[in-house]
Amino acid sequence: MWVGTFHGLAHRLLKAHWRDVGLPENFQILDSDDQLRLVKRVMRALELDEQRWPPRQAQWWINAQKDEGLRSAHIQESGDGQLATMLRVYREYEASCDRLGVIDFAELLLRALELWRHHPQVLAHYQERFQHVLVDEFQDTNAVQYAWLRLLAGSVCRVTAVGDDDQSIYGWRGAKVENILSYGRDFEATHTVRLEQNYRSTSNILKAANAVIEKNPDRLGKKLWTDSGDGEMVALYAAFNEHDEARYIADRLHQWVHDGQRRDEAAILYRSNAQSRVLEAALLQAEIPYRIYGGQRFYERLEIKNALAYLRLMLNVDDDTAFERVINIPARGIGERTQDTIRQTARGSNATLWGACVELIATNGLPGRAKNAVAGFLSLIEDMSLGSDTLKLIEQAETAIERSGLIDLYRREKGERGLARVENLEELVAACGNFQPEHAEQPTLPQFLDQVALDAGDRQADEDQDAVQLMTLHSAKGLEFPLVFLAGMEENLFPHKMSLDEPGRLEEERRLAYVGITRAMQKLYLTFAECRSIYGSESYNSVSRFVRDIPSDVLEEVRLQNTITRPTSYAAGALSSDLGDDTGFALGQLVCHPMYGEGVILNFEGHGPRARVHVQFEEVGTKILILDSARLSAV
DNA sequence: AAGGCAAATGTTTTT
DNA sequence: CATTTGCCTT
Repeated sequence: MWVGTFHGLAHRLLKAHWRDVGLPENFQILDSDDQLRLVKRVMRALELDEQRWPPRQAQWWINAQKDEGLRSAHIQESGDGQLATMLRVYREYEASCDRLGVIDFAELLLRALELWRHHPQVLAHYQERFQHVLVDEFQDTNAVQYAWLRLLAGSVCRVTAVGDDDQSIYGWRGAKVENILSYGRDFEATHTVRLEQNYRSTSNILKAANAVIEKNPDRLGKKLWTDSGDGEMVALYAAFNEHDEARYIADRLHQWVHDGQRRDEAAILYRSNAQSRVLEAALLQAEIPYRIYGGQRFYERLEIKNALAYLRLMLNVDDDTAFERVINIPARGIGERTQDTIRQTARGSNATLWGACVELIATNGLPGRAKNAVAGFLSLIEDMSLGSDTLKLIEQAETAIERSGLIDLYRREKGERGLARVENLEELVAACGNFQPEHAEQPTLPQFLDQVALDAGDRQADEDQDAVQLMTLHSAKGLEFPLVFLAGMEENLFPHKMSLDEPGRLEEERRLAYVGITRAMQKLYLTFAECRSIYGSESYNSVSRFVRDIPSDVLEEVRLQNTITRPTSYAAGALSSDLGDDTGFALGQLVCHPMYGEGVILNFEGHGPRARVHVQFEEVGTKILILDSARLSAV
């Protein structure tokens, strides 16, 4: 069997048929970071103003076209100036990629599609080879993947597609839910099996999920049910700020472990990666082991990419992407000016950057100092690669980070950061030591580099340790956990404010909420923070609309002491529930806050300095504050 | 060309 | 806030 992502399989195909699709044998994959660099360079060459034409936007646009299967040649140039400019960039970018022998993620799929379109005999081979195809998460396939699949299926091979339109959360990168509908039309003799009985979650959790997703129009329509019983209520915790939220989650996890449950059966899910920092800090403090998926991936880290660039240069000095990346890292006196000269020479002589350097040295095309520096770099690379092909992979990696001066550079970098980078480099060496491809005797550098390119997966060292799982909602799709926390259930964060203006985006956020809720098997906690720091300044958000959509008979609001109260109403009864015994304040007292001004104390929760106090302010309405951090004073 | 400092800028989600 | 950019001096 071939098992893998569309990208992974495409890569495998292109490796086997590089000749047919016009790629060099050792083509390199551009990750989005490399891609952005290249787009930037292309745009500079076109002398486009970076302010007026943000390179990120161009990158985005190009990828969007490729996801639709459109090359620059396919796109009609209209009078639109915006489009015309993007198209120019696209053309130049395509040319640069071809020249460099590199392909980006979208190109991987597009080339694989073209391989089959233009080479019927290759297609026939694979149609014969694969009698059955199973596609999971079918709602996340894009136009190119769908076309590719149709070709593969032909009229012989049987395709089973498994998908859920309510879990389509990758529209922003070109995924087409419509593929689910097209499937019945485009493939031979299909029939549909609807799976509505859910064997994962309790009835209460499903009710919550159904209530949230029901608000979406244009669904294919389904309603999950289970016969496994109501289970526990969905819990909602209103935190004062993100630290309070994290502390609460850590607290519940502590209890969970105390009750004899496994940590790796619990997950904390969030909308954006930035939220993980605070959660990590709280878990660290509570001494709860955790593991983060996603975020900055190991092989995408600056220091790792630099080390890999040296390795690639040792293999092939004409690798321009790698060359450009590390020619002046660590700093060796080859600045912007000199690099420009090298690039221009390369362009003029139709040579690689390495070739241009050789030429410039021979023709004295550089000022003395620059010439020495460049010559120094060339001989460094030559020395490093000399005889390195007889070394073991791990020794090659050691050479790359030691002799290049990379490791010393990061050793000198002060603070936690430098330390982490050195550790990462050491981890890279270790990874080389452990690398063992499927049926290879002796692992080689090219194999390692290939594996790294796509499978940028970050296996953290202690994989077997029992640890709480942290990840974004996107990475959680397809997984399940007995205990789930959805953190940051706030307007502007989830649904994210970026998704509010464009049509259709809110629906996608809603599906994301549906995905999140349905990850939970037994117990689901929703948490939100009334106040959260974003970019260093505080912002106040109301509870997410998705929470408000959950019917109150499956939702209970939980408080610090784990007491259950009805959603915030400050009736007379509530006022007498707690006396501000040791807080130094009393109910109804007039107080002053440095930011909110004067207000009246309405309620207390908890005791001592960690107590939460509800204050009705004259200016800004009711706020819930933690006593020891709120700096309240009596008036 | 390098390194230091101040100012500006940005963050959704991923192969 | 944290990182990147721009501007300055050496």
